[in-house]
Amino acid sequence: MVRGNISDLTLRRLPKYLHFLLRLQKNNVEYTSASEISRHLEVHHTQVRKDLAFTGVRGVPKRGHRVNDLIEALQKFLNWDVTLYAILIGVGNFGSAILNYRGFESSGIQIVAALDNDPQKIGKDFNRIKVFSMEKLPGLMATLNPQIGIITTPKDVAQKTTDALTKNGIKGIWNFTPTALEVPDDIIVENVDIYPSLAVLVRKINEKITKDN
Amino acid sequence: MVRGNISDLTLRRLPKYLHFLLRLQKNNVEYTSASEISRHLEVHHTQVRKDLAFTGVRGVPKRGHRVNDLIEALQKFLNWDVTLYAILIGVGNFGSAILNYRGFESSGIQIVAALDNDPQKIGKDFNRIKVFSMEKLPGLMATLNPQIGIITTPKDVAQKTTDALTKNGIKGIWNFTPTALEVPDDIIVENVDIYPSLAVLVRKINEKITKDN
DNA sequence: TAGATTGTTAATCGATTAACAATC
DNA sequence: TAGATTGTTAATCGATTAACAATC
Repeated sequence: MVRGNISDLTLRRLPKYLHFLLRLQKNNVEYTSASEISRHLEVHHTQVRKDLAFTGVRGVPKRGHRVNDLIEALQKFLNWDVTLYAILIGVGNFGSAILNYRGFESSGIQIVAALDNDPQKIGKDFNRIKVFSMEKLPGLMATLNPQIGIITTPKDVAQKTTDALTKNGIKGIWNFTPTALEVPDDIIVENVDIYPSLAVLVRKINEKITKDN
Repeated sequence: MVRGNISDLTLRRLPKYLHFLLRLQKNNVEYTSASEISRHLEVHHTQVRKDLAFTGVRGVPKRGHRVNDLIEALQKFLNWDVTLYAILIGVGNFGSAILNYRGFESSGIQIVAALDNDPQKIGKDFNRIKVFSMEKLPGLMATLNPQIGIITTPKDVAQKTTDALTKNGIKGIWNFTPTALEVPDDIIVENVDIYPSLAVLVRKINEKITKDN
């Protein structure tokens, strides 16, 4: 087991391993090795070993790792065996897609309420999650005590929404807008921004097209 | 202007600068500096300068950069002034959210068709983009000649979908599923996977909760 | 046993940050 | 002018990869 604190870069690779392992499990594969994971995910085999060492699992020389053991160790390390509660703000296209998506339950969070200020949406429910008026924010925070706020509002109200959440005791924010949020030091923010990825894709394709001609 | 090729890490920061600059432009701010961008986006000021240098813009000592000039330079560098065409496969929750989203037009791509094999969805249109049967894939590729395939299918058919796209001459794939796709060397893949971000968020919040108690 | 695989320490590589001269 | 800001070169830092002994 490696000492020292895990870096975000390492942490971000772990779900990829987990996903691959779940696929193996589904196909009833019992053992796998760092080299096999490496081959499929295009991560250097030494890196896979170092990353897996964080979870505390030990492999067996010549045999590798039991798929089930690795899955359990990863889920535990990622804290996906406990449940954090989340409220989602902004039931637009992306917001309702997330509400309808099942699959977070086994990934450490559960969405317990949604908020929007469109009267058409208030009172509806998505995947058993009810939509409340924005005014209910303080009350919902007090009664449900969610740790995570998921922001899927239009970008121009993302900061205002963040402020309301932090004022009411949120611990972390999952930001799906491209706005760079300003928060107090003790609030954890994770951004899911698709534009950086789009930028890389578009530039590489244009480069390729230019080269091909 | 810095020589050498731009790294993905640098490229990924550029849209963040652009987004911040567009906000300044909206507020009629005429000039800004690397230090101001640095302060708002939590990127080191030297890094902002290095990154911006890639676009070829020159600032004026003591004054900084014209917001409009920076925006133009970034858009041009990112190739967001030309349009690549994309087809989207999988009109589920996330797929239709993306089809309904306007905002890619000014980011280098335009979605020209969608595909799904649910008869309920075929023939519908989202935001003027028509949904076709999966069987139409080769025909659509031949007539529309899209460079990008956007994959928003269930994860277990993502690889199959990718194979169909590459066989029909796609240049790049924007993968919204958590599946690690296997593609020929000359195909560009960009993954938008929310699980790595979720992993970081969940672990940090759990760490914080443990520490607070 | 022989050899594949593990886990760790050392070397390399590249990205970030510090230092500083140039300039308006 | 003085000083804020630029742009670049050098130093640092951290992540990735190479090398290798241990082991089943």
